[in-house]
Amino acid sequence: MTQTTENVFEIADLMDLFLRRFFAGMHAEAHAPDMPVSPHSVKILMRIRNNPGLAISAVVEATHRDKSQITRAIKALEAKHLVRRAPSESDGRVSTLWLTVNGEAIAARMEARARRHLSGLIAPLDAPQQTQLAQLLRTMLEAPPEPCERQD
Amino acid sequence: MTQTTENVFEIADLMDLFLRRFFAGMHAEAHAPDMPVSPHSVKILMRIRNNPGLAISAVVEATHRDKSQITRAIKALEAKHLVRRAPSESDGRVSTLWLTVNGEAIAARMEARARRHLSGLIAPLDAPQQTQLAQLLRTMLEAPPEPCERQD
DNA sequence: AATTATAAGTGGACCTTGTCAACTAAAATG
DNA sequence: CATTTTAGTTGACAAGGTCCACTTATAATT
Repeated sequence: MTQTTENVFEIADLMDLFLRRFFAGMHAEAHAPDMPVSPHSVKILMRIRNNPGLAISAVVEATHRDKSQITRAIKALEAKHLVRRAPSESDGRVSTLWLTVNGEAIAARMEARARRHLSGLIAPLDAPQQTQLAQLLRTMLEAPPEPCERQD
Repeated sequence: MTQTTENVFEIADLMDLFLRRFFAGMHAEAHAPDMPVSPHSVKILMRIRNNPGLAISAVVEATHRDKSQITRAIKALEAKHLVRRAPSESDGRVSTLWLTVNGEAIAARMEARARRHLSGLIAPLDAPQQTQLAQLLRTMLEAPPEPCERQD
């Protein structure tokens, strides 16, 4: 009974370890001579890559970071000519975000590296286990509203 | 086949979200008037609580943080009279770490709060799912050397 | 025993990430 | 049209993290 509550701390620790390893790997990559982008910014870059024309507020929501943090991160990416912003036509308040050609190149390279790192970390699990893990996390974190399809 | 590699990013994002929610909760707690301890330091405090007489290097290893970071965190805890250090008898280089009476009280209170937060986060999973999640994370992260007891 | 290497811990400098609050301008609301 | 929300920006600062040079004590060489 109390067993399960013990798990709770272990789970948090293990997740911390996972992200820490991943981050360390990406940190090393980010210091490669051709990679002037912090790990944090890479995530933003990749998010824009997958959803061109994204608004800043959408990035805020997706990353669960503070508005100001995203503003500044994007400002930095813009300064490095990786991201370009254009005013939205439908709403004068929002800026839409787009990758520059250079940004595309960097994002693609970083995604490949991130994928490689993550694949390495997750490797000890076989494919069904990976799916199961993803499913459990999804259930846990997107839970309340979701009916959540069966996972037999 | 390529499906599984898609999971990888989602898994990282979900873990990030989990820790972020947990951290935010603890951050709020830590700013309660009676709680002068940052979330990061709480973890150290609790670790000492569970292993009195711990060496700093052990904390470093357990938390996967930089030496200097731990040194400073402990210095801060010491300044708040929550942690006390004593020189090791067997090794003149190491300091052993102990909670003060006050530190015990704070640690106990924070553990209760952390447990409450985590329980809330993990609640969407039933007990077997929680165990399964812990098991998967353990397998993934403690993998290579471990024979890893069966999980039927 | 003297020398060298290694491990524990400290401190400085600096960067990134995170938090909070005040602010502007453009919708949306009534 | 006045008011309230929403998107985004900025300043100031705290917390977390990295790197490196350093001291001291132990362990390992010879």
